[in-house]
Amino acid sequence: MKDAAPTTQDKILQSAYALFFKHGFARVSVDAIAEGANVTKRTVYYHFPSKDDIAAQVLTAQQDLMLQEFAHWVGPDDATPHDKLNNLFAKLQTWTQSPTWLGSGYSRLSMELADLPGHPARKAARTHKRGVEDWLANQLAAGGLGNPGSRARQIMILIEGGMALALIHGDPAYIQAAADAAIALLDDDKK
Amino acid sequence: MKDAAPTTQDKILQSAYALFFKHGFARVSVDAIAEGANVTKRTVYYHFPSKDDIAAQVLTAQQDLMLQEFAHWVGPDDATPHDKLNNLFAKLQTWTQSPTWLGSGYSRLSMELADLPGHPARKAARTHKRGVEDWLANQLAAGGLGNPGSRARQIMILIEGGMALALIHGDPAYIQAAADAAIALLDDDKK
DNA sequence: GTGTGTCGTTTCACTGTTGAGTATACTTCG
DNA sequence: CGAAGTATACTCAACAGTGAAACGACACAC
Repeated sequence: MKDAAPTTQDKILQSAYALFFKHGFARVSVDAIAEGANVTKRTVYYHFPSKDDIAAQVLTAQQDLMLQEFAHWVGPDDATPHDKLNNLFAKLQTWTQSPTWLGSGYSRLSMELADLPGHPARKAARTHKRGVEDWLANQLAAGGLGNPGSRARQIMILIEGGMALALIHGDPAYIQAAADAAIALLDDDKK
Repeated sequence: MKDAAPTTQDKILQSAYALFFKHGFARVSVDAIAEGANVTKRTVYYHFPSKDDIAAQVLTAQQDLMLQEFAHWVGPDDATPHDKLNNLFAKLQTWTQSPTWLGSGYSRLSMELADLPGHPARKAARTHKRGVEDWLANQLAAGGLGNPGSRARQIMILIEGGMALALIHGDPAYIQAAADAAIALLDDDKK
Protein backbone atom coordinates (compact mmCIF):
# COMPACT_ATOMS: atom_id res chain seq x y z
CA MET A 1 0.00 0.00 0.00
CA LYS A 2 1.51 3.21 -1.22
CA ASP A 3 -0.76 5.16 1.10
CA ALA A 4 1.57 4.35 3.96
CA ALA A 5 3.97 7.00 2.69
CA PRO A 6 2.03 9.89 1.24
CA THR A 7 4.10 12.71 -0.13
CA THR A 8 4.35 15.96 1.77
CA GLN A 9 2.26 17.61 -0.93
CA ASP A 10 -0.51 15.09 -0.44
CA LYS A 11 -0.42 15.46 3.31
CA ILE A 12 -0.79 19.21 2.90
CA LEU A 13 -3.63 18.87 0.42
CA GLN A 14 -5.40 16.39 2.65
CA SER A 15 -5.08 18.65 5.66
CA ALA A 16 -6.25 21.64 3.64
CA TYR A 17 -9.17 19.66 2.28
CA ALA A 18 -10.39 18.75 5.74
CA LEU A 19 -10.05 22.28 7.05
CA PHE A 20 -11.45 24.16 4.06
CA PHE A 21 -14.48 21.92 3.83
CA LYS A 22 -15.15 22.34 7.51
CA HIS A 23 -14.51 26.04 8.06
CA GLY A 24 -14.40 27.58 4.62
CA PHE A 25 -11.52 29.43 3.06
CA ALA A 26 -11.02 32.66 4.96
CA ARG A 27 -11.35 31.13 8.40
CA VAL A 28 -8.58 28.60 7.84
CA SER A 29 -5.01 29.72 8.34
CA VAL A 30 -1.99 28.35 6.55
CA ASP A 31 -0.54 27.64 9.98
CA ALA A 32 -3.50 25.38 10.72
CA ILE A 33 -3.06 23.58 7.40
CA ALA A 34 0.60 23.07 8.18
CA GLU A 35 -0.16 21.77 11.64
CA GLY A 36 -2.72 19.31 10.27
CA ALA A 37 -0.11 18.01 7.85
CA ASN A 38 2.57 17.83 10.54
CA VAL A 39 4.87 20.22 8.76
CA THR A 40 5.76 23.86 9.25
CA LYS A 41 4.24 26.72 7.38
CA ARG A 42 7.49 27.25 5.51
CA THR A 43 7.20 23.76 4.05
CA VAL A 44 3.70 24.53 2.85
CA TYR A 45 5.03 27.58 1.05
CA TYR A 46 7.77 25.50 -0.47
CA HIS A 47 5.20 23.30 -2.18
CA PHE A 48 2.52 25.87 -2.95
CA PRO A 49 2.82 29.48 -4.03
CA SER A 50 -0.11 30.81 -2.00
CA LYS A 51 -3.11 29.95 0.07
CA ASP A 52 -5.38 30.66 -2.90
CA ASP A 53 -3.48 28.14 -4.92
CA ILE A 54 -3.85 25.49 -2.24
CA ALA A 55 -7.62 25.91 -2.36
CA ALA A 56 -7.65 25.53 -6.12
CA GLN A 57 -5.52 22.41 -6.01
CA VAL A 58 -7.65 20.88 -3.29
CA LEU A 59 -10.75 21.28 -5.42
CA THR A 60 -9.06 20.03 -8.55
CA ALA A 61 -7.72 16.98 -6.77
CA GLN A 62 -11.21 16.07 -5.57
CA GLN A 63 -12.76 16.33 -8.98
CA ASP A 64 -12.11 12.83 -10.28
CA LEU A 65 -12.94 11.27 -6.94
CA MET A 66 -16.32 12.95 -6.93
CA LEU A 67 -17.16 11.83 -10.44
CA GLN A 68 -16.21 8.26 -9.53
CA GLU A 69 -18.40 8.56 -6.47
CA PHE A 70 -21.35 9.74 -8.54
CA ALA A 71 -20.79 6.96 -11.05
CA HIS A 72 -20.96 4.54 -8.17
CA TRP A 73 -24.10 6.14 -6.84
CA VAL A 74 -26.22 5.77 -9.96
CA GLY A 75 -25.65 2.02 -9.98
CA PRO A 76 -25.18 -0.35 -12.93
CA ASP A 77 -24.61 1.08 -16.38
CA ASP A 78 -27.61 -0.65 -17.87
CA ALA A 79 -30.11 0.64 -15.33
CA THR A 80 -32.89 2.85 -16.62
CA PRO A 81 -32.50 6.62 -16.22
CA HIS A 82 -35.40 6.44 -13.81
CA ASP A 83 -33.60 3.94 -11.58
CA LYS A 84 -30.32 5.78 -11.89
CA LEU A 85 -31.91 8.99 -10.70
CA ASN A 86 -33.56 7.26 -7.81
CA ASN A 87 -30.28 5.67 -6.80
CA LEU A 88 -28.45 8.94 -7.12
CA PHE A 89 -30.83 10.89 -4.94
CA ALA A 90 -31.06 8.10 -2.39
CA LYS A 91 -27.28 8.15 -1.95
CA LEU A 92 -27.29 11.90 -1.92
CA GLN A 93 -29.78 11.90 0.89
CA THR A 94 -27.70 9.44 2.87
CA TRP A 95 -24.67 11.61 2.34
CA THR A 96 -26.39 14.79 3.47
CA GLN A 97 -27.58 13.05 6.61
CA SER A 98 -24.07 12.34 7.78
CA PRO A 99 -23.35 14.46 10.84
CA THR A 100 -20.17 15.77 9.24
CA TRP A 101 -21.85 16.84 6.01
CA LEU A 102 -21.61 20.56 5.40
CA GLY A 103 -22.78 20.99 1.83
CA SER A 104 -20.87 20.93 -1.40
CA GLY A 105 -17.37 22.21 -0.89
CA TYR A 106 -17.31 23.55 -4.43
CA SER A 107 -20.48 25.55 -3.97
CA ARG A 108 -19.46 26.81 -0.58
CA LEU A 109 -16.10 28.04 -1.77
CA SER A 110 -17.69 29.63 -4.84
CA MET A 111 -20.14 31.52 -2.64
CA GLU A 112 -17.46 32.62 -0.23
CA LEU A 113 -15.43 33.94 -3.15
CA ALA A 114 -18.42 35.28 -5.05
CA ASP A 115 -16.78 38.63 -5.63
CA LEU A 116 -13.66 37.02 -7.11
CA PRO A 117 -14.77 35.24 -10.29
CA GLY A 118 -11.19 34.94 -11.45
CA HIS A 119 -9.97 33.18 -8.33
CA PRO A 120 -8.33 29.84 -9.16
CA ALA A 121 -10.66 28.01 -6.78
CA ARG A 122 -13.64 29.49 -8.61
CA LYS A 123 -12.35 28.14 -11.88
CA ALA A 124 -11.83 24.71 -10.36
CA ALA A 125 -15.39 24.76 -9.06
CA ARG A 126 -16.77 25.71 -12.46
CA THR A 127 -14.86 22.90 -14.10
CA HIS A 128 -16.19 20.44 -11.56
CA LYS A 129 -19.83 21.47 -11.86
CA ARG A 130 -19.65 21.46 -15.62
CA GLY A 131 -18.04 18.02 -15.53
CA VAL A 132 -20.85 16.61 -13.43
CA GLU A 133 -23.49 18.18 -15.65
CA ASP A 134 -21.89 16.74 -18.77
CA TRP A 135 -21.55 13.33 -17.20
CA LEU A 136 -25.19 13.43 -16.17
CA ALA A 137 -26.25 14.39 -19.69
CA ASN A 138 -24.31 11.41 -21.03
CA GLN A 139 -26.04 9.11 -18.59
CA LEU A 140 -29.43 10.35 -19.73
CA ALA A 141 -28.51 10.19 -23.39
CA ALA A 142 -27.29 6.61 -22.93
CA GLY A 143 -30.72 5.81 -21.52
CA GLY A 144 -32.29 7.05 -24.73
CA LEU A 145 -33.88 10.18 -23.31
CA GLY A 146 -34.61 13.23 -25.39
CA ASN A 147 -33.10 16.58 -24.50
CA PRO A 148 -30.45 15.07 -22.24
CA GLY A 149 -28.66 18.40 -21.98
CA SER A 150 -31.53 20.45 -20.66
CA ARG A 151 -32.72 17.60 -18.44
CA ALA A 152 -29.26 17.20 -16.96
CA ARG A 153 -29.16 20.91 -16.25
CA GLN A 154 -32.49 20.82 -14.47
CA ILE A 155 -31.33 17.90 -12.36
CA MET A 156 -28.16 19.80 -11.49
CA ILE A 157 -30.27 22.72 -10.38
CA LEU A 158 -32.40 20.46 -8.22
CA ILE A 159 -29.36 18.84 -6.63
CA GLU A 160 -27.74 22.18 -6.01
CA GLY A 161 -30.86 23.77 -4.57
CA GLY A 162 -31.72 20.71 -2.54
CA MET A 163 -28.29 20.61 -0.96
CA ALA A 164 -28.30 24.32 -0.24
CA LEU A 165 -31.67 24.25 1.49
CA ALA A 166 -30.93 20.99 3.29
CA LEU A 167 -27.87 22.72 4.70
CA ILE A 168 -29.60 25.95 5.57
CA HIS A 169 -32.49 24.27 7.35
CA GLY A 170 -30.63 21.19 8.51
CA ASP A 171 -33.44 19.17 6.99
CA PRO A 172 -32.83 16.31 4.52
CA ALA A 173 -36.46 16.52 3.40
CA TYR A 174 -35.28 19.07 0.85
CA ILE A 175 -33.29 16.35 -0.88
CA GLN A 176 -36.39 14.20 -1.02
CA ALA A 177 -38.37 17.08 -2.50
CA ALA A 178 -35.66 17.59 -5.10
CA ALA A 179 -35.75 13.88 -5.93
CA ASP A 180 -39.51 13.97 -6.37
CA ALA A 181 -39.20 16.93 -8.70
CA ALA A 182 -36.45 15.26 -10.70
CA ILE A 183 -38.49 12.10 -11.19
CA ALA A 184 -41.56 14.10 -12.14
CA LEU A 185 -39.58 15.99 -14.73
CA LEU A 186 -38.15 12.76 -16.08
CA ASP A 187 -41.60 11.26 -16.50
CA ASP A 188 -42.84 14.41 -18.16
CA ASP A 189 -42.96 13.61 -21.88
CA LYS A 190 -43.62 17.14 -23.03
CA LYS A 191 -40.06 18.22 -22.47
CA MET B 1 -37.85 63.53 4.37
CA LYS B 2 -36.71 61.67 7.40
CA ASP B 3 -34.14 59.81 5.34
CA ALA B 4 -31.93 62.87 5.45
CA ALA B 5 -30.94 61.97 9.00
CA PRO B 6 -30.60 58.23 9.35
CA THR B 7 -29.65 57.03 12.79
CA THR B 8 -26.13 55.86 13.47
CA GLN B 9 -27.41 52.32 13.84
CA ASP B 10 -28.95 52.46 10.40
CA LYS B 11 -25.80 53.87 8.87
CA ILE B 12 -23.81 51.03 10.38
CA LEU B 13 -26.29 48.40 9.21
CA GLN B 14 -26.32 49.86 5.72
CA SER B 15 -22.55 49.89 5.52
CA ALA B 16 -22.38 46.34 6.87
CA TYR B 17 -25.00 45.22 4.39
CA ALA B 18 -23.05 46.53 1.43
CA LEU B 19 -19.79 45.01 2.60
CA PHE B 20 -21.09 41.63 3.76
CA PHE B 21 -23.01 41.08 0.55
CA LYS B 22 -20.00 41.97 -1.51
CA HIS B 23 -17.18 40.24 0.33
CA GLY B 24 -18.85 37.80 2.70
CA PHE B 25 -18.57 37.75 6.45
CA ALA B 26 -15.02 36.77 7.33
CA ARG B 27 -13.36 39.05 4.81
CA VAL B 28 -15.06 42.18 6.11
CA SER B 29 -13.56 43.90 9.13
CA VAL B 30 -15.44 45.90 11.69
CA ASP B 31 -13.06 48.74 10.89
CA ALA B 32 -14.27 48.68 7.29
CA ILE B 33 -17.89 48.69 8.41
CA ALA B 34 -17.17 51.66 10.63
CA GLU B 35 -15.40 53.51 7.86
CA GLY B 36 -18.31 52.92 5.49
CA ALA B 37 -20.67 54.37 8.06
CA ASN B 38 -18.38 57.33 8.80
CA VAL B 39 -18.00 56.45 12.44
CA THR B 40 -15.23 54.87 14.45
CA LYS B 41 -15.06 51.22 15.39
CA ARG B 42 -15.75 52.06 18.98
CA THR B 43 -19.08 53.55 17.98
CA VAL B 44 -19.96 50.35 16.17
CA TYR B 45 -19.30 48.42 19.36
CA TYR B 46 -21.41 50.84 21.29
CA HIS B 47 -24.44 49.94 19.17
CA PHE B 48 -23.75 46.26 18.55
CA PRO B 49 -22.31 43.63 20.86
CA SER B 50 -20.27 41.82 18.23
CA LYS B 51 -19.56 41.38 14.56
CA ASP B 52 -21.67 38.22 14.50
CA ASP B 53 -24.59 40.17 15.82
CA ILE B 54 -24.24 42.81 13.14
CA ALA B 55 -24.51 40.13 10.47
CA ALA B 56 -27.64 38.72 12.02
CA GLN B 57 -29.27 42.14 12.27
CA VAL B 58 -28.36 42.96 8.68
CA LEU B 59 -30.12 39.83 7.46
CA THR B 60 -33.12 40.37 9.69
CA ALA B 61 -33.51 43.95 8.56
CA GLN B 62 -33.58 42.87 4.91
CA GLN B 63 -36.21 40.24 5.42
CA ASP B 64 -39.35 42.31 5.01
CA LEU B 65 -37.86 44.24 2.12
CA MET B 66 -37.17 41.03 0.25
CA LEU B 67 -40.66 39.70 0.76
CA GLN B 68 -42.10 42.97 -0.49
CA GLU B 69 -39.82 42.74 -3.49
CA PHE B 70 -40.99 39.23 -4.28
CA ALA B 71 -44.60 40.26 -3.88
CA HIS B 72 -43.94 42.96 -6.42
CA TRP B 73 -42.25 40.52 -8.76
CA VAL B 74 -45.12 38.08 -9.08
CA GLY B 75 -47.43 40.81 -10.29
CA PRO B 76 -51.14 41.35 -9.58
CA ASP B 77 -52.83 39.28 -6.89
CA ASP B 78 -55.39 37.85 -9.25
CA ALA B 79 -52.92 36.56 -11.82
CA THR B 80 -52.83 32.81 -12.39
CA PRO B 81 -50.11 30.82 -10.62
CA HIS B 82 -48.69 30.16 -14.06
CA ASP B 83 -48.34 33.86 -14.80
CA LYS B 84 -47.06 34.62 -11.33
CA LEU B 85 -44.30 32.07 -11.71
CA ASN B 86 -43.35 33.41 -15.10
CA ASN B 87 -43.21 36.93 -13.73
CA LEU B 88 -41.19 35.85 -10.74
CA PHE B 89 -38.55 34.05 -12.74
CA ALA B 90 -38.36 36.81 -15.33
CA LYS B 91 -37.58 39.35 -12.61
CA LEU B 92 -35.21 36.93 -10.99
CA GLN B 93 -33.31 36.61 -14.22
CA THR B 94 -33.12 40.37 -14.64
CA TRP B 95 -31.81 40.65 -11.09
CA THR B 96 -29.14 38.02 -11.59
CA GLN B 97 -27.96 39.75 -14.71
CA SER B 98 -27.10 42.92 -12.88
CA PRO B 99 -23.35 43.38 -12.83
CA THR B 100 -23.38 43.81 -9.07
CA TRP B 101 -25.38 40.66 -8.38
CA LEU B 102 -23.49 38.15 -6.27
CA GLY B 103 -26.08 35.58 -5.33
CA SER B 104 -28.40 35.42 -2.38
CA GLY B 105 -26.80 37.01 0.65
CA TYR B 106 -28.67 34.66 2.95
CA SER B 107 -27.42 31.57 1.16
CA ARG B 108 -23.90 32.86 0.91
CA LEU B 109 -23.67 33.68 4.58
CA SER B 110 -25.20 30.33 5.48
CA MET B 111 -22.61 28.53 3.39
CA GLU B 112 -19.76 30.53 4.80
CA LEU B 113 -20.94 29.69 8.30
CA ALA B 114 -21.91 26.11 7.47
CA ASP B 115 -20.05 24.74 10.46
CA LEU B 116 -21.84 27.08 12.85
CA PRO B 117 -25.53 26.17 12.72
CA GLY B 118 -26.21 28.10 15.90
CA HIS B 119 -24.78 31.37 14.60
CA PRO B 120 -27.34 34.18 14.80
CA ALA B 121 -26.92 34.94 11.11
CA ARG B 122 -27.72 31.32 10.29
CA LYS B 123 -30.95 31.59 12.23
CA ALA B 124 -31.88 34.78 10.42
CA ALA B 125 -31.26 33.07 7.09
CA ARG B 126 -33.44 30.11 8.03
CA THR B 127 -36.24 32.42 9.06
CA HIS B 128 -35.99 34.26 5.78
CA LYS B 129 -36.00 31.18 3.56
CA ARG B 130 -38.86 29.67 5.46
CA GLY B 131 -40.78 32.91 5.16
CA VAL B 132 -40.36 32.97 1.40
CA GLU B 133 -41.38 29.33 1.10
CA ASP B 134 -44.52 29.91 3.16
CA TRP B 135 -45.42 32.99 1.19
CA LEU B 136 -44.96 31.07 -2.04
CA ALA B 137 -47.18 28.27 -0.79
CA ASN B 138 -49.86 30.82 0.02
CA GLN B 139 -49.63 32.28 -3.46
CA LEU B 140 -50.10 28.84 -4.98
CA ALA B 141 -52.91 27.93 -2.62
CA ALA B 142 -54.67 31.19 -3.47
CA GLY B 143 -54.47 30.14 -7.11
CA GLY B 144 -56.35 26.96 -6.27
CA LEU B 145 -53.47 24.57 -6.80
CA GLY B 146 -53.21 21.27 -5.05
CA ASN B 147 -50.25 20.45 -2.84
CA PRO B 148 -49.18 24.07 -2.51
CA GLY B 149 -46.68 23.16 0.19
CA SER B 150 -44.69 20.61 -1.75
CA ARG B 151 -44.91 22.66 -4.94
CA ALA B 152 -43.63 25.74 -3.14
CA ARG B 153 -40.75 23.72 -1.77
CA GLN B 154 -39.82 22.47 -5.22
CA ILE B 155 -39.89 25.99 -6.59
CA MET B 156 -37.69 27.16 -3.74
CA ILE B 157 -35.22 24.42 -4.61
CA LEU B 158 -35.23 25.47 -8.25
CA ILE B 159 -34.68 29.12 -7.36
CA GLU B 160 -31.92 28.27 -4.93
CA GLY B 161 -30.16 25.92 -7.32
CA GLY B 162 -30.63 28.22 -10.28
CA MET B 163 -29.10 31.14 -8.43
CA ALA B 164 -26.19 29.05 -7.16
CA LEU B 165 -25.29 27.73 -10.58
CA ALA B 166 -25.88 31.08 -12.28
CA LEU B 167 -23.38 32.52 -9.84
CA ILE B 168 -20.86 29.72 -10.16
CA HIS B 169 -20.89 29.76 -13.95
CA GLY B 170 -21.71 33.41 -14.41
CA ASP B 171 -24.49 32.27 -16.72
CA PRO B 172 -28.11 33.42 -16.34
CA ALA B 173 -29.23 30.51 -18.51
CA TYR B 174 -29.47 28.51 -15.30
CA ILE B 175 -32.28 30.75 -14.15
CA GLN B 176 -34.10 30.12 -17.41
CA ALA B 177 -33.64 26.38 -16.99
CA ALA B 178 -35.00 26.63 -13.46
CA ALA B 179 -37.97 28.59 -14.76
CA ASP B 180 -38.69 25.96 -17.41
CA ALA B 181 -38.58 23.24 -14.79
CA ALA B 182 -40.86 25.18 -12.47
CA ILE B 183 -43.45 25.70 -15.19
CA ALA B 184 -43.25 22.07 -16.23
CA LEU B 185 -43.85 20.97 -12.65
CA LEU B 186 -46.76 23.37 -12.36
CA ASP B 187 -48.41 21.97 -15.48
CA ASP B 188 -47.80 18.44 -14.27
CA ASP B 189 -51.15 17.23 -12.97
CA LYS B 190 -49.85 14.06 -11.42
CA LYS B 191 -48.33 15.83 -8.52
C1' DG C 1 -29.73 83.55 30.43
C1' DT C 2 -25.91 81.88 32.71
C1' DG C 3 -23.90 78.08 35.41
C1' DT C 4 -23.72 73.21 36.53
C1' DG C 5 -24.72 68.37 36.44
C1' DT C 6 -25.93 64.34 33.91
C1' DC C 7 -26.65 60.99 30.49
C1' DG C 8 -26.37 59.16 25.84
C1' DT C 9 -23.09 59.05 22.31
C1' DT C 10 -18.78 59.30 20.12
C1' DT C 11 -13.77 59.41 19.71
C1' DC C 12 -8.71 58.39 20.63
C1' DA C 13 -5.54 55.37 21.72
C1' DC C 14 -4.59 50.98 22.91
C1' DT C 15 -4.09 45.50 23.81
C1' DG C 16 -3.13 41.08 22.52
C1' DT C 17 -3.56 37.90 18.86
C1' DT C 18 -3.34 36.16 14.55
C1' DG C 19 -2.69 36.45 9.75
C1' DA C 20 0.12 35.64 5.04
C1' DG C 21 4.30 35.38 3.47
C1' DT C 22 9.80 35.30 3.77
C1' DA C 23 15.25 35.24 4.79
C1' DT C 24 18.21 32.07 6.04
C1' DA C 25 20.22 28.21 7.93
C1' DC C 26 20.07 23.25 8.61
C1' DT C 27 19.38 18.36 7.06
C1' DT C 28 19.31 14.41 4.18
C1' DC C 29 20.23 11.67 0.39
C1' DG C 30 21.88 10.69 -4.25
C1' DC D 1 29.58 18.04 -3.09
C1' DG D 2 24.96 19.68 -4.46
C1' DA D 3 20.19 19.89 -4.75
C1' DA D 4 15.74 19.14 -2.75
C1' DG D 5 13.19 19.59 1.32
C1' DT D 6 12.35 21.09 5.97
C1' DA D 7 12.73 24.01 10.13
C1' DT D 8 13.61 28.27 13.05
C1' DA D 9 12.65 32.64 13.58
C1' DC D 10 11.15 36.59 11.77
C1' DT D 11 8.38 40.95 9.36
C1' DC D 12 4.72 43.66 9.02
C1' DA D 13 -0.03 44.31 8.64
C1' DA D 14 -4.64 43.49 10.10
C1' DC D 15 -7.91 41.91 13.25
C1' DA D 16 -11.81 41.82 17.19
C1' DG D 17 -12.62 43.94 21.02
C1' DT D 18 -11.82 47.57 25.13
C1' DG D 19 -10.68 51.55 28.72
C1' DA D 20 -11.22 55.97 29.54
C1' DA D 21 -11.87 60.40 28.36
C1' DA D 22 -14.34 64.02 25.67
C1' DC D 23 -18.38 65.85 23.45
C1' DG D 24 -23.07 67.74 23.16
C1' DA D 25 -27.78 68.35 24.21
C1' DC D 26 -31.03 68.88 27.53
C1' DA D 27 -32.69 69.90 32.50
C1' DC D 28 -32.97 72.32 36.35
C1' DA D 29 -31.40 76.07 39.67
C1' DC D 30 -31.16 80.81 40.58
